[in-house]
Amino acid sequence: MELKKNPNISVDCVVFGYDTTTKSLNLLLINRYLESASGNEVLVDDYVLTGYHIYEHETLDDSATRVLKELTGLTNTYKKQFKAFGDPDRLKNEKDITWINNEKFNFRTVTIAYYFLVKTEDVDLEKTKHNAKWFPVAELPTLGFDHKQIILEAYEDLKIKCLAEPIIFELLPDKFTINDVQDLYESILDIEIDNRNFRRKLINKKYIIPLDEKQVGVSKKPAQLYMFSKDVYEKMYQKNYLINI
Amino acid sequence: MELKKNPNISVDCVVFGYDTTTKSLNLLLINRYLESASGNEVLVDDYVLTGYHIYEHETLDDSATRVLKELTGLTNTYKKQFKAFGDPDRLKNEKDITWINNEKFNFRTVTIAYYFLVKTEDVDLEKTKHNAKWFPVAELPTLGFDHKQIILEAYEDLKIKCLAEPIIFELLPDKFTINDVQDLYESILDIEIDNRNFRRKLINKKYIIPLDEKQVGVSKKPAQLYMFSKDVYEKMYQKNYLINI
DNA sequence: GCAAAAGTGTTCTCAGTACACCCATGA
DNA sequence: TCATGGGTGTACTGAGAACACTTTTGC
Repeated sequence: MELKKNPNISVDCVVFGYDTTTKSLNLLLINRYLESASGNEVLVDDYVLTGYHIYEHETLDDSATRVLKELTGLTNTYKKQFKAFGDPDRLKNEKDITWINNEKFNFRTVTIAYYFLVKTEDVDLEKTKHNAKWFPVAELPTLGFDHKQIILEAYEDLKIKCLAEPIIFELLPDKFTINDVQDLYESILDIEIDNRNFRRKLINKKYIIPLDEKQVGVSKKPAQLYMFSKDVYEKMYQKNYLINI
Repeated sequence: MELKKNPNISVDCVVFGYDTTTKSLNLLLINRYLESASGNEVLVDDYVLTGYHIYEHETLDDSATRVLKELTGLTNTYKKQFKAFGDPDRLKNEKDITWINNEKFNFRTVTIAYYFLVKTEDVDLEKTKHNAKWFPVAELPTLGFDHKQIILEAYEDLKIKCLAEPIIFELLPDKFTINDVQDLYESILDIEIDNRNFRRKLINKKYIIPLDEKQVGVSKKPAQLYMFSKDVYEKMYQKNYLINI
């Protein structure tokens, strides 16, 4: 198989995860670190999205899937191509130039940006290369290239999307409590939700299925666990033409 | 100004227009026509979206704007980048290959697809090159490349978008009737809407402003004309966090 | 006066919203 | 027994949906 990479086109992956313990929506970022030849000066030390050039034989989706797999080992995750970024000056900050000269990339690179929703528990940071770390979306480190903008646009898209499609469950463990879902919506949207109304609304959905299980190992009343059934959701889904302008 | 074009990256423009007379949502397509060297055989005769390679110094948005302007002369239109298409085989039908060999394009081209909403009345087809024509979205001609797929995805995006944002007015003349708006929604969404409910709903919006004018030159009761105020809309707009899954 | 489309009101139903207390459990 | 978070019910309000006839105009 030929692995000729296209110097002008890349994919970048915004990887969202959710930590149910800290109730924090996080992003998986990798460290961009470069020392001077002498080794006594740090030229670049910041964070970027994981990404890479596409190969000539690959579809864009396959490229993104490959890049995510190389970082996390995961393959069956929610993935959305949300925007292409192609400003001719998008990689031209001082540190970017230093970095690119070292890596021998091309300055004019259009990147097709994807975001992924993963279950934090599925990612083993010990196994990831590039010193990858989770950062709360509200407390991002210094970011290289135009990745701050890419992240913000991914986040905006996610906010809109999670209101209209049940993608939120991609970020939760298979078994979750109603309050987990509420906490996650509150984290993503940065809003407060009335627990009684939210609970009633969610429990009434046929695709939110109560399990014969409760939380274990909590030092309080253990909560009822639920699962999300994609099958049921898709069977009962019907288009809604409500004009809301 | 350097005009070096990037052989791997293009933009394609899905141009939507609406004909209030025939109540038809249309697409502006250009003819792709090629005869054999001898001139006695038509090698390619079908339709495609307008599009072109990006120039090295250009942003993606600027490329799309340029391409639209070259076809229609229009510059201030609603524009949305909605998806990148990059399947390695996307330009490899028999006719595409004939065409590309003639035009000396690159087979592996990733295209950044945009859609535009224009007022049909603003486009003078006599002035357009490439034999451009309007086609109802429901009756598209044979399309080259992967442009059928691009169009379908643009249309899907438009359907969703027009429910949530007042972009529909980009397709209507500055002065329109309530029934024009209803007809347009019905065309785009392929649904029927109750006129009384729709009318009440729309008239109650503060940004739908009744004019001191009625239709002229119609052989029936002339309808009240309205305009859309983007200013008022933006002032009163507030985010709605209704979770609708 | 007639054809054609514009314009108008009421009732019902359902979902969203606001709001405060008791309950079950583990420590 | 107490601290902690889980879980529950009711009344109000507003928007969507269903539904059929009268009015205005140009010809």
